Parts: sequence; C-alpha cells; structure tokens
Amino acid sequence: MLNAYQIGETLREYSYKMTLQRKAILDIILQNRDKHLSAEEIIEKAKKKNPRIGASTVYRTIRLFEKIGVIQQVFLNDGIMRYHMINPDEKREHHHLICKVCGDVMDVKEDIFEIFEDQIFRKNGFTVTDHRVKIYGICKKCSEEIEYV
Amino acid sequence: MLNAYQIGETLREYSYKMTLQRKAILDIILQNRDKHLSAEEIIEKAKKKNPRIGASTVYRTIRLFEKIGVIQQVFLNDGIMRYHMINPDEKREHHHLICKVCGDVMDVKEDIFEIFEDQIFRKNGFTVTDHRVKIYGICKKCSEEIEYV
DNA sequence: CATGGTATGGAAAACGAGTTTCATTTTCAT
DNA sequence: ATGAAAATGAAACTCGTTTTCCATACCATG
Ligand SMILES: [Mn+2]
Ligand SMILES: [Mn+2]
Ligand SMILES: [Zn+2]
Ligand SMILES: [Zn+2]
Repeated sequence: MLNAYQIGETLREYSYKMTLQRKAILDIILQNRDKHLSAEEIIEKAKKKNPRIGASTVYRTIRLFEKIGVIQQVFLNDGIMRYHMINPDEKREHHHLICKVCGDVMDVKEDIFEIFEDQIFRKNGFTVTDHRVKIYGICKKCSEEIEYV
Repeated sequence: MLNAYQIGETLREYSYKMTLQRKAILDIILQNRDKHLSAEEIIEKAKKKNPRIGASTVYRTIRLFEKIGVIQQVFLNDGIMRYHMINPDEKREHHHLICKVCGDVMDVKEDIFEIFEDQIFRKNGFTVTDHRVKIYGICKKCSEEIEYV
C-alpha cells in the first residue's frame, strides 16, 4: 500500500505541487485507509485541520488523486460517491461486505469468485476481464449485539 | 414474468388509476424487458408516443412502478439510475454481464455465487443476506467482430 | 532583487439528475 | 351529470458535484 512519501513522489513526477491543502487531504485519506469516505466527509475532516480549505479544493484534489492512481471511486448505491485507496499490489478489484445494520463497509481481499470466470465464458460466450461483488448482510459486531438483546 | 394485464390488476389493488401516461410508460417497459433503461431513455420514448407527457410524470411513474413491484433499480456505476422489470419467479437478485465494447448489459439468471455465502460467513463472521455481482468483459458478438477484423 | 508567466485556491455560479410544488385537468363512483 | 380525489405538467427547487473567475503564490529567468 502506498505511503505519504511515495504519493509525494508521484505528484512530483506529474509536476503537481504538494500544497498544504493537498497534504491535509492526503493525511485524511491515509488515516482512513480502511474506510470508504465521501467527499463531504473528507471536507468535514479537512476543515478541522484547516478551516480555510474550500470545498472545491477538496473536490479538485479528489479528482487529482484519482488521476494519479491514489484513490478510486466506490459505488455503494447510497447516492453518494465514496473513495478508497488503491493498493497497487492488488491485480484485481477487491469486493465489499456491506452491513445492513450499521452501514459499515469491509473489504474482501481474497478473490473467491475468480474460478467462475470461465464458467461464465462457457455458458455465455462472454470473456470476463473483471468483476465487482457487493455482499449485503449483518456484520460480526452487529450480530453479536443482536444476540445479546 | 408479469404481463400488462397483471400489472393493471396490481395498480387497481393499490387503487391507483391506469392513465394514458402510465399505460404509455408501461408499454415502453414491457417492450424493453431485456434492457436496462434510464429515466431519460424512458422519457425520450414516452415523448415519441405522446409529446405532451411531462418528465415529472415519468419520474413519478417510475417511483410508482417500483413501489408496486413492477420494476427495480439497477446500478451499473455509470452515475445514472437504470431500471429493469422484476420477475416474481426469481427468489434472488440476478447478476449482470456488462460489455466494455458495446455497453450491452445481459442478465445472468443462474446464481453461481450462492455457494460462497457460508464461506464468507466462516471467514468474516458476516451473515450474508444478499449479493450483487457485476461482471465486466467482452460479449460474444463483440469478440466475434474483433476476431473478424 | 524585479519581471513575467504559470499553477493554485477559494468563492460563487453553473450543472444535472431527480423531486416537489401548485394550479389545472382528469378520473370514476355515485 | 356531479364532485371529491387522484393525476398531470410546468416550473421551482434540491443537492452532490463541477466549472468559472479572479486574486494570489510560486518559480524560473535576466
Ligand atoms: Mn474497499
Ligand atoms: Mn437485469
Ligand atoms: Zn454492522
Ligand atoms: Zn459487446
């Protein structure tokens, strides 16, 4: 997974400047590697670090980090675009477990669905290059709390 | 799969009226069972049948048909909400093959991913209730055309 | 140091899909 | 036919996101 230094290098390669605002947003993204933040959530956290940061700068920086491959959009179908860091080590998209109780979103690192790709090809003549899975249900924590009640 | 008569009955059950506008929109949906139309595409086709139909009526009717279980949202991650008819015979959501060349969207009727649900539970303690799969690649027709060239 | 050109950032305006409002029209049970 | 309730279309409004505009910061030169 990329660290702050490597991302700074990437910016420099593209001859973008590492401004205070970009640094603040980058820190927020790094400190929330396991989360799937929305632009609004990033703006809120950024304003805490530096109240003089503008929403447009945050949106622009999100676009910029997308372009240089630091973050990626995740569609969780709640009408809001969310983002997670890209791990250059992952060859394939990872998938998501979405808790219907607390709304928490977890990553599924192992690709347990890969073996089905040639089954899809045999049945449909469709050559699979990629797939995304969203799995809905109840997370461990929430099912323990339900048991408890 | 529901037919026009059954949907008319359902409307009556809920004491909604079958107006000319609703009939026009229903016909469009029935004539495009295998497609995944957006609101805008429905508006365009509806205006061809009756130029005096308003966009807000189409949006309202889409909401209505969702509520009475005629259609359902499909998220194809193109930022636009799309809809497909609900087949009351399917117990589970079906999945989608999305061609990266022509953009065509096909249904995968068989649920080949079901057997993985308890594997997810064992690994993550996450109780799966539902899952959606989007499979990207190249459809049969497009790969034949590519071969040909 | 100036000088000028380019990149950046913030405020505000614009955008676009979708929703709501409201005055008017249509429907349908009586 | 009548009137209450439901439905309609145009326009206004949301709300997340993008673009525009302009002042300021940065940076390589003379
Ligand atoms: Mn993720
Ligand atoms: Mn479908
Ligand atoms: Zn939970
Ligand atoms: Zn194709």
